[in-house]
Amino acid sequence: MEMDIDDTCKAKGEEEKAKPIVVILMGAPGSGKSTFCEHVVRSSARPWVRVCQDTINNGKAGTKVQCLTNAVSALKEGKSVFIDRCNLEKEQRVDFVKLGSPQVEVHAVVLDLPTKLCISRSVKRTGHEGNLQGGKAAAVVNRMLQKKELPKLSEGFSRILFCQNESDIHAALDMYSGFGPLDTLPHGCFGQKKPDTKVQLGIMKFLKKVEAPSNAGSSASSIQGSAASQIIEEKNSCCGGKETASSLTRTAREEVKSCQDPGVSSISHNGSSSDGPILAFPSISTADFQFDHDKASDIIVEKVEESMDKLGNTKLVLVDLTCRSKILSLVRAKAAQKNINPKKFFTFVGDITKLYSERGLRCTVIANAANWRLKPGGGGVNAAIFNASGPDLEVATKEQAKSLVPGSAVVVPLPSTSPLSSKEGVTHVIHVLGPNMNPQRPNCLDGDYVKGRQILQKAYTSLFEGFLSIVSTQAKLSQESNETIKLEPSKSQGHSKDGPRNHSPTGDQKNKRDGVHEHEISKKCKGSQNEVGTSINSFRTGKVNAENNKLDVSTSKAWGSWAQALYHIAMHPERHKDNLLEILDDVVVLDDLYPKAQKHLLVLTRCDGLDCLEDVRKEHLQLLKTMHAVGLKCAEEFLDEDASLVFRLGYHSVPAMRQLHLHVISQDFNSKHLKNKKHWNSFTTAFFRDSVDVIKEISNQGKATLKDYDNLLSMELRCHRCRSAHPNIPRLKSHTSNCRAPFPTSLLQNDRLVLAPNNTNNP
DNA sequence: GTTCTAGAAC
DNA sequence: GTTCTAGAAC
Repeated sequence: MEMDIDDTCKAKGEEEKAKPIVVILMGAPGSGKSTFCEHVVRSSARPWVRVCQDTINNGKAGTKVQCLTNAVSALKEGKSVFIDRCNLEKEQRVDFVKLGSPQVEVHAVVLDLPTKLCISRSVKRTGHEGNLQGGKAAAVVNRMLQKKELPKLSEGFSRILFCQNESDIHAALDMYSGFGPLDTLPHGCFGQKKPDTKVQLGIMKFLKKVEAPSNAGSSASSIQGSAASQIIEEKNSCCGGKETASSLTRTAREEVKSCQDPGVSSISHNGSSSDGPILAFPSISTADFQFDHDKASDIIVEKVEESMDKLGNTKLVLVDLTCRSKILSLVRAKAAQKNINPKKFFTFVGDITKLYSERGLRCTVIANAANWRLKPGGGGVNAAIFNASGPDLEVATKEQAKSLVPGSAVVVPLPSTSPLSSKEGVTHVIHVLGPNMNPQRPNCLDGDYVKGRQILQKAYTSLFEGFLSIVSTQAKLSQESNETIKLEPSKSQGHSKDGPRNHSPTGDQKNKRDGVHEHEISKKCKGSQNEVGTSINSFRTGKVNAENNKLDVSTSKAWGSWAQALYHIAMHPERHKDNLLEILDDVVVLDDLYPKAQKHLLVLTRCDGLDCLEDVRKEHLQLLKTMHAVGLKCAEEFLDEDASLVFRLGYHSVPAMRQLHLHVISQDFNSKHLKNKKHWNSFTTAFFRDSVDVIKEISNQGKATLKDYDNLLSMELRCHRCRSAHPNIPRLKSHTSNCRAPFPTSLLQNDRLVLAPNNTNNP
């Protein structure tokens, strides 16, 4: 197949004539225009002429007309032209833009470096062609830059590349140096970090201009929207598709050229499928989670095939960073075997966070191979996506869910303030958690591929359903909005019942709930007569049903491997006999491994499936009473030894360790293991639920109230006795070691505190 | 849950 | 410069 590409490229290349281009450089004196041209002219395979107004008159400064004349004659000879003058104002460049024609594209390369840098370079340089150097340069540069007007595509450029730092310039140099005579580059604005001008999306225009391959046997020359796809048209070219500072080495770019996916579809030229939303997704679990690539590729293809009928005008794209990617080639081969429509599903090489800006592929939805905590960090795709999104994604994610169980996905609408939204056009990120085969990571399946396969299948199902629900919700919003305008009813299109948010494959109820919300959103949008854009935007803030999803997810909390220790003890107490104080029928008692006070025990239930307070129901009432009784007995034994101690028995609202456990803890908090705010607040705020209260609640309401644990744990540090505030843990501890104030009255009621009979605190 | 550590606070 | 916190990694 790969041979096909090269053959096709060659054939196409031989047929085509080289097209000269005009590159209008823009930049203040000292921005490096001349250096840029000289470098490219020296190292490019394409014939170039540099038209420099400073030297055009036999080495002396000439006129604009001379520049234009020289440029025209160079173009006639088939040479490409650099216009090397400042061109900072629109007026100054308009005549040069007119050099363009259907045969001659006009590019802009903007060397938009900091003013200070340009000034200092101009002042320091010697031997400048135009003699703009030394003291006078500073004033000139400053004045020129005040009039700067950044170029827009509407002036007539087919592409504009902004360079705002040295690394941008290097990338641009690389690109134009390797830009062979037969190559073309995608149209549009690239590399602008502080958009003064609106980025114009020239990509669709570009895509539609690409001719369908004359060789019906291969679609290699029509790879969708990829700069690389165009560049492979010439076999010997080594130009990459990178637009800005690149992490891709030249070797990598050559690989893009040589192994780009033949199964990749082009945007349809009849227009039928060219405008649908695209989901870009990484291969789930095959990187850090070490899932077998062959098995994973089977699942991807199987799940994609299942989704085919539902895709409508949307597309799925499997993305990986390198074309050496084993998973991409496996999936390509298997998708081809199964005759999966390459217009609906294809593989793509690129950075999933820069698909539009660097590869010209606009994907409104991207999937993230998330961790169970839904936190940034780690490596790979997760780190890249969170980095590229700025803090917005983290905040938006928190609104949707706190964690994920393997096999599920959560849809997060991306705020438009996120760079990933503004630069790449991404409207949603779908976090997906796949199965883990890496013993170094949580929830390792220890090679159990029966489970692993099921989980990965669920993960892709959740992902694709999530994507389709976004699409159908947006379609619905748009449709309803139109209805409002037209004031005419229309029939339901029968879209997915699934809501747009959380897509646990087992969550039928969730889906129903989300469906309701979807309806509500639509109603809102009718009522307020919003425009489509506004409606989608309010939907994108994701606040509408965030609450539902928090509930959904917290019920299925995933536990890290480190959080399983108590569970293992409870399931096999006999294996841990040496560390246990007592083994009873329903509970075991043990010392907390890191006691946060002089005396700190745990009473642990042996009941499987009872992980935390949230799981406790009425049927566990007797168990709770047993746990309390056992804890109380232990506390009383301690009090016999030391009557000055005071105990409290209770549960953490949300424990860090799995398996319901009752803390029996003395109230001195005199321990080297009590180190941080979280430790302190987990025992001294409402986060700590007194056993007596829990028993009452279960008995009366059937479940325990869970306090707003995140806020409670980050509250200021206050003495648990006198409630005075302290700036840090050491100061707090030195206070509490001496504080003898009576305990707050709330604690003295209802037997929340366990004291020796003769303790003066005893009411 | 702890450990480690970058960087904030002092 | 030292102390302390908070977040990531495990």
